[in-house]
Formats: sequence, C-alpha cells, structure tokens
Amino acid sequence: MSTKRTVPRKVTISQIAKEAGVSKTAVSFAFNDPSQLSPATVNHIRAIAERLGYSPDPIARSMTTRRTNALGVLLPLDIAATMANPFFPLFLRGVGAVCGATGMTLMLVPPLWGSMLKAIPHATVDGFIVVGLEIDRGEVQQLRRRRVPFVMVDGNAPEDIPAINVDDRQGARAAMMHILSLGHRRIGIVSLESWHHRYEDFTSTIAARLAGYREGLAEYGRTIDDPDIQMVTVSTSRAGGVEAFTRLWRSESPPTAIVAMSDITALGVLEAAKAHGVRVPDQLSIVGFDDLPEAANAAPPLTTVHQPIEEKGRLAAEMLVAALDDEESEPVHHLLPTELLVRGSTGVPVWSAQPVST
Amino acid sequence: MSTKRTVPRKVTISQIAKEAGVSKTAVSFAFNDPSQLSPATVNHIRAIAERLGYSPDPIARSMTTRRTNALGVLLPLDIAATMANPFFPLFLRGVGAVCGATGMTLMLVPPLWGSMLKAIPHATVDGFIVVGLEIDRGEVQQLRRRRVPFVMVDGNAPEDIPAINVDDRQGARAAMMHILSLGHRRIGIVSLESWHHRYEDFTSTIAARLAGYREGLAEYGRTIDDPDIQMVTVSTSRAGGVEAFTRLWRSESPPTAIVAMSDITALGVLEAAKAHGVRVPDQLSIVGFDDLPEAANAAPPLTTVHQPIEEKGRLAAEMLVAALDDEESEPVHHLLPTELLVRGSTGVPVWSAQPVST
DNA sequence: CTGAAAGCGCTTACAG
DNA sequence: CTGAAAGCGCTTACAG
Repeated sequence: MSTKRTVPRKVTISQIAKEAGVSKTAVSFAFNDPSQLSPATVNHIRAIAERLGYSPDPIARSMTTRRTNALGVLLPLDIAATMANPFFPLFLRGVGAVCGATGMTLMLVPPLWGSMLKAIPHATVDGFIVVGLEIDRGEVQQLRRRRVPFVMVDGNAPEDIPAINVDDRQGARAAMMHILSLGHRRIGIVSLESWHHRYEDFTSTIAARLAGYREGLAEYGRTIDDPDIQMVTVSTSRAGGVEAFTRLWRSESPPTAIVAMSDITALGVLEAAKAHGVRVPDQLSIVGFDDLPEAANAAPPLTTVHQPIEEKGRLAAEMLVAALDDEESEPVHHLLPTELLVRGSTGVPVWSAQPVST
Repeated sequence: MSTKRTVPRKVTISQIAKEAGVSKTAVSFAFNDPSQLSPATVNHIRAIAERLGYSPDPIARSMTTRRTNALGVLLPLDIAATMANPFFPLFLRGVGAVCGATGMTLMLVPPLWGSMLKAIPHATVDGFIVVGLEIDRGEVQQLRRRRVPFVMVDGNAPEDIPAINVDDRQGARAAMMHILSLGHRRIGIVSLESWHHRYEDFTSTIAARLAGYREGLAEYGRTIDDPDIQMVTVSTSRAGGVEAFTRLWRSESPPTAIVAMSDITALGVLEAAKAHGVRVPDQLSIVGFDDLPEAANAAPPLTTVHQPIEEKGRLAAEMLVAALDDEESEPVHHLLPTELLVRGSTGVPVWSAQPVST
C-alpha cells in the first residue's frame, strides 16, 4: 500500500543503502543495533526499507552469524510413518517447549531418498536431536563430520555424545512379571519391526524391552522359547496391533495375555479383540508400553509401562541448546525411570481362579 | 578412523582445493557434477575430502542456489499447543508425504516471542504452508514481503493466494440437523477459543462452523439465542472437552445433546460424561467434528463430521511445491467436502421416544 | 578437462 | 555517529 509501483524482484541492503545515501553498515545497524546510529538516520533508513518492502534474507544472515536458529530432529523413518505413532507428537511437545523458550524453530529431518546418511549434511540446522537410531551405519560419524552438536535419544550413544534413554529393560521386566503373577501361562509377545527390516538388528529400545521380558520370564522359571510363549513382530502402529491379535488368536491354543512393546500396538490389539467379541481382561489380558494419553482413556483402561515421553523431548532439547551455547559442556548420559501402571486391561486368566503367588 | 590427527575446526572447499592442488571449482564439481572432471581428478579430490572429513556447508550452498529445500509450516500457536490436537500430526503426515517424495525437509515455525509477524522473516525455508491464520494482522503482507510462495490452509485467503478450506459450514449444519432430527431440544454447543483470545474475532473455521450450527437450528425454527441452547468456549484439547462437560452439566437443566466443534473436545466431553456415570448416548448424545482416528475407536464410537485432514496436508504441500517450481502457477482456492458420520454416540433423547421428523 | 573470478546478501571488526 | 572493506563458503558462467 505504501509502494508506488511494483516492487523490484528482491530488495537488498545495498539498494536501501543507495536509496538512503548511507553505507550497508548503517542499514544493517538500523535493524540489528540501532544504538550505533543517530535516531534520525535510523528512522530515515527504516522508512526507506519500509517503502521498498525490504525483508532481510535469513540465509545471508545465517551465513555470517553461523546460526540458523533451527533445531533438527533426525528421523529414522519418513515423516508420515513417524507421525503415525502418538509417541512422536508427544515427544515433539517437549522439544517444542524448549524451542519456544529459546526462539528457535524445529526442523523435521527424515531420511533423504531413503538414507539418513544423505540427510545429515543437507539440513540447515544448528544441531540435531537423533531419535531411535538403531545399529549405527555411519550416521554418528557423519554427524561428527558435520561439526554440529547432537544428542541421541533412545539409541546406543558413544560415551562422548550426550544421550537420553529410559529404563526399558526394567519396565518390560515389570510388565512381564505382572502378567505372570496373575497366573498367565500362554503369553503372546508383540515385538516391533526394526526400520531396516533386519530382524537381528534390534533397536536398542527393542533389544532392551525384549531383555526385560526374558528376565521377567526367568523369574518364574520360564523362557521365551517355551512353546506357550509366542512372539510376533509387527509395525509400530494401530494396524500392526490388529495384525498381531489376528495372528496370535488363530493359533490352536491362543494366549490368555498379550504383552506389547508399545501402546499403539496394544491399543490395536485391544480394538481387534473387542471386534472379535473377546472380553478384556476376562478372556484376554493386555499390557502395553509407553503410557500414551489414550492408554488411560481406552475401554478398559490399558495397563502399561509409563515412560516420560514429553520429558525426554524437553531434556533432549535442553541438552542440545546447552551444547550450542557452550561447546565444552560435558556429555552426560541420562537413564530415566519407567513405571508399571496397572489398570483395567489385565486380570486373572479365566481358567485359573487364583493367581500364582511370586 | 582415516584421519591422522585431530581434524581442524572446519574444513572448507578451499582447503581441499589447496591440498589437492586444484581449484575450488574442481572441488565443487567433484561433488555436484563429476562429469565435468576426469575420473582421476574426481577420485583424488574425494579422497582428500574424505581424509579431511569434509562436510559441505548447507548454508553456503543455499546462499548461492537460493534454495533451502525446506518447507515451512507457519503456526499460530507454539509447538506444544499445536501438537496437543491429533489433528495436527495427521495434517503433517500429508505434508510429510510430499516432503519425502520431493526430498525436502519440514520446518515447524511457531510464533517468535509470541509474534507470527516476527517469525516470518527469520525462517530459512523456500515457502510456507500457513495453517489456521485467523484475522490477518499483517501476516499476509509480511509473507508477501518475504517473496516466497505460500499457501493458506483453514484461513481466509486473498484471491491471489492459493488456499485450501473444507466445507465447515455444511458439515456443522449437518451435525446440528442430525441432533435436532433425533428430537433433542436442550443442546450444548462447544465452541473453541480463538488463539488471540478475542471472542469476536473468530477463526474463519470457527465462524463457519458456528454459521453451520445456526443454519441447522434455523431449519428447525430454532435460534442459537434460544434459552435451551447453551454455548461454552474452551481450548481445543481433551482437557477443554472435560471442562465443557462440567460447565454444561451443572446447569439446572443440562443438555441432552452436546455438539462440539472438534473431536478432541468431543472426546473430552465423552470421557467426562463416562466419569460422571452419564450413559452415552442414552442420557447424552455427543457429536464431534474432524473424524480423528480415535473417534471411531471411542466407546461408544463418536458420531462426527469427517474432513480430509491428511489430504489437506498433502494438497497444501503439493500446491506449494508447484509454486516453488513454477512462479507463474495459477492460485487456486480449494473447498473440500465434509461428511456427517453417524456412529454410536448419538441417539434419541431419553424423554422422547419418537424422533421429530424433518 | 580445468581455473580465475564474480557473486549470493548479509555482519563485523576497524578506522576515522 | 558513519563508512570502506573483508569475509562467511559455496556455485556458476566464462574463458582457455
């Protein structure tokens, strides 16, 4: 509305300087450090910038300041798959809280053409939060090369890299022991697909939870190879849970309890069970992992293992911001606690009136 | 592992050029256009880059290419509040699908120090998807200044800006008429807080849904000012829904039906109703808006208005990418349909055995 | 097949 | 209080 004719292609600091009859330095100061200039000059420059419709180029600015003011979240899966699990939005709430407090922006960095390795050098960010990195195929080296700080969440981090994990093993152990203490013998385990589709290469998270299940079984003199124990592996989604139920339920002797490595799959199991007319927990007990908000609101409320998801995001972002401000900050490894939350989806199996005591 | 001593602070193209005895041009070509160089030179340069642990600077690259390969999603609320509604992750799945297909990254751009206006010039992105922009307080002008393409979703866009909206009015109208056709007379409406907390300035979305409710009421000779119609305004979250139920239920003549402007609040209402021992739909009918995945899985399944959330994200991203590639692309305004989905949370009110016919 | 040079749009000592 | 100049690390015509 204040422009006379169509504004030129792109207004730069030089044009303003020329128009205002001052140096580029002055123009820069007018916006970034007005105290360096006389009020009259500042007003003059700003008026011209306004008239020309000037908008500073953030890239050029970053070029000299060496800052983008963006935090990167490096993802092992594409954005659509990542967002399919409510875990992630919750995690981002934690990260986002720190972004808001520090005036930073949040960049989601999925694999580029299927490769995390390729994505790392391209992202214009000041640092990375690396989530769920499984077996390292050079990603850590690539991140070091980039010479930006990074923190690893739910992964197997080298000693010198800040990291956050939760006590997956302990939580999984408690979940399995809970089921066994109720007297269940025929148990289905719902494991999760590793994103690179190689069964042997478990995520540290998956490996830890599996180890916890094994420990819990061992406490009751059982092993995971017991014929009464069946394990299926599905994608970390509601659909994966539905599939898990279907596969477990059609066996000749279906489980009386299903132990799932994540709430989203447990919820899928619950949904499928109800659709099949299976009563939970009377005919089937279900226990999850994560404690998503929807777990407590399910019908019946889902017994699960709580982990501080949002807190992980916040902590990761705080550690990253600290590393950004202070190159020399000590890399610390956090191990956050998990807690079994017994709700309505687990109970004594129908065929056994009395729970087995520990 | 291939470096001899600690690598220097930051490896640049110049250092490699010097070390390799070639020009910077050659180094650039070795990575971006190897066909310009003899294979021997390429290998030589790459080997040195490898030894030095070179990682190209994405900012410097963007500086000359004028591309960041990042799509920005401009948010009216901070990231934590945005992620509190499952609507958003779903929307991002759509956007993310396009990012994956085009090799772009996704940047979440919340208000900077409380101001969208301030956030716009700083984000290092090639274009914006602007979601839920309410009354324009200069944001559109600021976006134009930036001279990057942008598309508006769920907002009131100028003619020359590409835009996507859904038929909120029609959907809301259908929802209200459904309730009235069942015979309900005492109705609670759950409206949503506008993010700038000025009741008069409705989001176009909120305004359109409200208009739809009014139209539906009018079809039955009713108005929103009818003493039997109560409206409460809460935040777009599950907690907001709980609050809405509490406020509506404590009135001397509580509603027999609650019509909510979003599923997340409707689910909160449902949760609170169940917690109070109120049977749905026998004692209280509930209808939502959005058709989140959890709506169908609620107990009872939520009657709601479907809108194509993921599709909106995909379409918005596609339009933005098109505008990025072709400056001259025609700005089109999409209006996507909505559809009432009658499920288990609505029914005939207890005090009336026969529904009123239309 | 290779190199010298200009340029992208800013910021920031440094000098006056 | 103000300006000339260097520099951030790349890419890209252009010339040879």
